[in-house]
Amino acid sequence: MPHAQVVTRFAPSPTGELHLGNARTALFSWLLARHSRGRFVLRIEDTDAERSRPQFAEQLYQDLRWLALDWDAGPDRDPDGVHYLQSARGEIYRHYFEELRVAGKAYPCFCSALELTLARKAQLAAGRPPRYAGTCRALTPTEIERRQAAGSRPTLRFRVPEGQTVEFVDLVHGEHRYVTDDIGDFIIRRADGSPAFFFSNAVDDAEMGITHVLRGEDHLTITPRQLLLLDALAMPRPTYAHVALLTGVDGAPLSKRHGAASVRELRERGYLPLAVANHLFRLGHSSTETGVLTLAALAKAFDVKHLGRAPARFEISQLDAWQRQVAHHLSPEAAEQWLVGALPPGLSDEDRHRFIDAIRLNIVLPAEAAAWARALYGEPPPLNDEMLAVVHAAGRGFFAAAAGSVVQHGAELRPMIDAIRTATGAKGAALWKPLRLALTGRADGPELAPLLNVIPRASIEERLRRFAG
RNA sequence: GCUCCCUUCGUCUAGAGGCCUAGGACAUAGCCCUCUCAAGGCUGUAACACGGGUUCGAAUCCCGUAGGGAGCGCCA
Repeated sequence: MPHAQVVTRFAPSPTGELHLGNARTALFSWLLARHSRGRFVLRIEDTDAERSRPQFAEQLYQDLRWLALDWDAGPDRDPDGVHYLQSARGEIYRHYFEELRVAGKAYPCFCSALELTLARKAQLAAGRPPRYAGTCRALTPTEIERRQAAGSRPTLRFRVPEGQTVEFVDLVHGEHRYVTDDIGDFIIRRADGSPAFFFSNAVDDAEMGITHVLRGEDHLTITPRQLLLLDALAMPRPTYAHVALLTGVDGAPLSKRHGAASVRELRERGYLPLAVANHLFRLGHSSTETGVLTLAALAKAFDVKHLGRAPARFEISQLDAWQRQVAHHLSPEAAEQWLVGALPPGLSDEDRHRFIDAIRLNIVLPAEAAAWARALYGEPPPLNDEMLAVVHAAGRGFFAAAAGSVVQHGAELRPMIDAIRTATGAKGAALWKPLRLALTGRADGPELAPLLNVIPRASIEERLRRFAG
């Protein structure tokens, strides 16, 4: 008998931007599916009408496509006629609500949100776990009817069985056992009729044939609830792998205040998707593979067994290391596409190529290319006192000779060096440093020869002559 | 408060009782190359949270302590 196909999913809610932590979960799920030649499903959990926005879903698609994580089924492609937007799956949920209600495994609860909040506070204050007290657990049919007739809109609560244990094996954390007495009856349908997360999330995983659920560790302790629900409905349990959370440099869970925490932000700053994928691949996941790997190679190397249990820290400097490698191996065409937005308008094709060739190995992000463009194409760059000291020490004859060489031989480095040597006898750092400073305003940077092909001829002369007179 | 999870170099991690005087990658330092920087090559610095136990032997097993995190929502 052939092995059942692996089916994984990414199930974000469209209530904000795709976060790096979620992006990593999506990547891992995608890698697992591709590693096993299985299916990857995208499901949008938009049951919270208040906070869900279609534009967030659109941006989610965009971010995933940018990362090159393609899905075999999702809201925009439903090969089986299945709805992958939870807001379109009401019929399915109604069916299972009814099944639970008829079986007595769920019951209507008329407690108001206010009452519940108060009860929770009181329990917490008394040093007890904030669990549902079971107020509506044993309402008689007559009572239920009476309240409904009075216009009360009940929620539906799942009746958690007493005195049982729930066991499951997590692919990352191993065996787990929880006692049901620690779990209060929880809401599976809101008063407005919409399904609550515990319910729709678990039911959909089962309905969609998801075999492996990779999700954040924050879901670990709610897993028993979902298992209870699936068991009550006699639905299949997926295998869970709870991935440790991503934190910022301060060790706190990654959030907006850490900066560059969203995929959009990284994209806009010019990070390359392959660099992001390679870095994410190594956060909380180990591999013997080193160096930049293609997505296909990442999929091949991915192994759930190599997911770590401890939270991982997101450090931008580590991302930068991957970015540097990926960026430096870009083809000339890809490099141009990467940097085009950072270049000044109106450059000829030839100028653009020369510029990119000259600086690309010296930069990590497009913003640095923009800085180089300003330095090379703009006004002669100002020098600070330290730089001026070096330039003045070289002497006026130094720059007169250099400028003269430009007039005679054009923007060629060799003759310029020879002319300076002949005129001043300068060599080594005393030769190169003043020249570089005068021409670029910086002490570091690419080879001078290619830079001379980038800076406009008249500007070269101007940059040199200002120290010759 | 209760339940659960986590803790190895700066960072990501390898490590499932002897192979560990703890390995790798990135970062970092030095050297080589070199007009600078980058790239490349070589070399180095650097970690088992703490305390008890079990054992001939513990990073690895057990107990506790400390620190961090999650959950207990008509949010997902």
